[in-house]
Amino acid sequence: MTKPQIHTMEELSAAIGVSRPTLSRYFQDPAKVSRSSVERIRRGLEKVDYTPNFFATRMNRKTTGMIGVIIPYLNDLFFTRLLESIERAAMSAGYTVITQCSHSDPKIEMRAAETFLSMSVDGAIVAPLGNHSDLGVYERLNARLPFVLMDSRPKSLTDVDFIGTDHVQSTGMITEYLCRVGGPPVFLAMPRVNFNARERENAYIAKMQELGFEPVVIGTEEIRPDWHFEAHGRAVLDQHFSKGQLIESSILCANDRVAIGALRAAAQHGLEPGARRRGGLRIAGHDDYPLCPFTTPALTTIAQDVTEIGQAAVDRLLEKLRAENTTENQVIMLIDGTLKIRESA
Amino acid sequence: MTKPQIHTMEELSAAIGVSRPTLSRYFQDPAKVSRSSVERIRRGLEKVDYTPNFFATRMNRKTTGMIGVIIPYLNDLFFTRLLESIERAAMSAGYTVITQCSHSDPKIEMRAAETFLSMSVDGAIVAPLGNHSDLGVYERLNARLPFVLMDSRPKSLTDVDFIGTDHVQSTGMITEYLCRVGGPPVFLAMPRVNFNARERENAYIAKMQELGFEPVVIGTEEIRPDWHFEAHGRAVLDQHFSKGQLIESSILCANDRVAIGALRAAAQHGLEPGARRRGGLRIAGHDDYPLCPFTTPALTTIAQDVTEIGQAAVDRLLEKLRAENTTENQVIMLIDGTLKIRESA
DNA sequence: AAAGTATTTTTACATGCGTTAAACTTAGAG
DNA sequence: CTCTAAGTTTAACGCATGTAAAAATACTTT
Repeated sequence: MTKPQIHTMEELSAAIGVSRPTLSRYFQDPAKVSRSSVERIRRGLEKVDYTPNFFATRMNRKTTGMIGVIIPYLNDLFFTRLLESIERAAMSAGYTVITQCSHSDPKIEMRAAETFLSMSVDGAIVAPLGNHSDLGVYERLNARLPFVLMDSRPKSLTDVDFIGTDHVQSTGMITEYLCRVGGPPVFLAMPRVNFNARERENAYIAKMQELGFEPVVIGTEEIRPDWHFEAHGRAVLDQHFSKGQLIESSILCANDRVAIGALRAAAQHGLEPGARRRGGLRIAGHDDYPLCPFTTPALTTIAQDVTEIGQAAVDRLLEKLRAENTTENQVIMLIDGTLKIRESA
Repeated sequence: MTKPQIHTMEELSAAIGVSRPTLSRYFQDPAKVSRSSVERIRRGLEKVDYTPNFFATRMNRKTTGMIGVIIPYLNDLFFTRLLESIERAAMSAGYTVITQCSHSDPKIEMRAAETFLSMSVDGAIVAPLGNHSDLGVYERLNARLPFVLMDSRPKSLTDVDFIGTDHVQSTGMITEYLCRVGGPPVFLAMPRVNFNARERENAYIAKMQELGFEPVVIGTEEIRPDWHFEAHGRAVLDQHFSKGQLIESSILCANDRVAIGALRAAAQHGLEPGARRRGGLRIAGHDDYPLCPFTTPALTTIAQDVTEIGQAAVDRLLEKLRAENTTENQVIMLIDGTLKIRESA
């Protein structure tokens, strides 16, 4: 199993008796080389240990076959599912995905963007940080690469493509559902780590007004924008429940992780949120976090179509990537959420 | 804000009046250039838009400043936490992490390894797939790079460094705890997606025998080795509970995600697992999944020191990386778990 | 001001492969 | 058996930077 190691194409050329340009063409696309040469090269490669140098190949091609992806936070199954979907879509299109996580730090996000530029990735997909991040990063990427934003949208960028869930539709739909089956819901906000936080909040308010109810938003005092969503949800509701407030309300949480914290607070106060009892406590979330079917009670929520979002982002990127220099208009694709009625509301 | 774009160092050299070799030295380490030149270059860079070409720089240096990391599965907060810990450790040591996910597919894992080799990363850290994967991949990486395995250990590799939790200690400790506070536990196995599955199972059996109890392992019939742990835990216990079995047992789950499914099955059967009642149902897990404090009841478990494992893996890698060609012995670092007593057991 | 040292510039070669043009083989058609 | 087209080899240049040696310059020190 100790095949001789070969480091350059030149050596390989000497070792198997095929010229270097032919090898070069072979590695780019075996179809560009005659049947007999392909056989000969293939047999030769079995006898030695050689892989083309990644940098040298990439440096000279016009296309690198890589697309860069930045996500803001790793420890959240929503983003990992999104990432998985992107990786699968990109892989099946023959691209290599380079992932960077900005760890909720604008400086890291910026550095990741620079890395992508210096690696001349063929395109980039970014799930942006929230208000903190400098929008210039996205504009810069957008100006220099095929570029798509995803998941969370800075509305002020009128030139950048976006793929994500239609929060007006999704949040509106579950708000309406809650109004119909129980009382008009209170909205438990999430820490404002990205643009979605506000967007969902506003979608809730708009729908409530449309239905003629008074919107009530809680959980916004703590402006500490960290990703400990469960702890946030639990803390906010614990405070209310301790004062005997909200114990018979419908509570719409800005996302499922907040809702999981909310369920916990309820349990600690001996409350049993549920869809069945008329007028009792109801808790609902947003996203369809993979754990929703396993909470007690199982969490009613709105599913974001993660697979579709990832696939659509890659599709759109590839489209831009192939249509060189075509001055196109901004594409904004908003994907509907799906109501998942379980037990909690 | 539309600075002129400059693509090569040569151009940059002309633009700001400093020779190319000096610029080259500057970009590698500003300290290698005189104070005055640094100032001059810095001012020049503010006026233009230039980033050194990633490939060209990497191609000629002996060191690329990159380390490759492969994890088997993305949608699991254990791995994302591990990854985060590695990224932080590597970043603070000045390295760039390139992450690849093998998506439980040995072929993808192998391709990722080849990518790392062709990119001449300075070192690689891999959390391996289970029995399915070809151990040759790890041997190959180990032979050609500073290399460390992590999380799950193929014992047959006697030449590869490993960092992970000491499952004999961790599983033993919680087994002992369960025996002490309740009845001797039954072990609810996890799908055998990696070597840890068996290792924990064996550690449980050994400890039970040591304590003079009869080990009982359930959940091994379904050999479908997928990552739907919660569904697995729920299905297995649902079967037992339906027959009235195990409803007053202590159940040690192979990991927290299985335990979350177990809690769900219990709730569906109207059972309330808990530490308080003598002789009642108890459920415990392993890993300290971030959601453990938020389940109902909060899950008693063993915490793996994820931060420490990631840091240690990077430390060990850097150590090997700096000590060139030193023929060293295999290093195996097993880190203790910590008992987290909550409500469920 | 002269001598000595620290930096920088010049010059030239190296990295591993993409790419092109011209010369050369080979196989199939007539 | 000659002609032709397809494919291959040879030869040479390019990519954007690293790196090393020698020459030139700037800065200190006495």
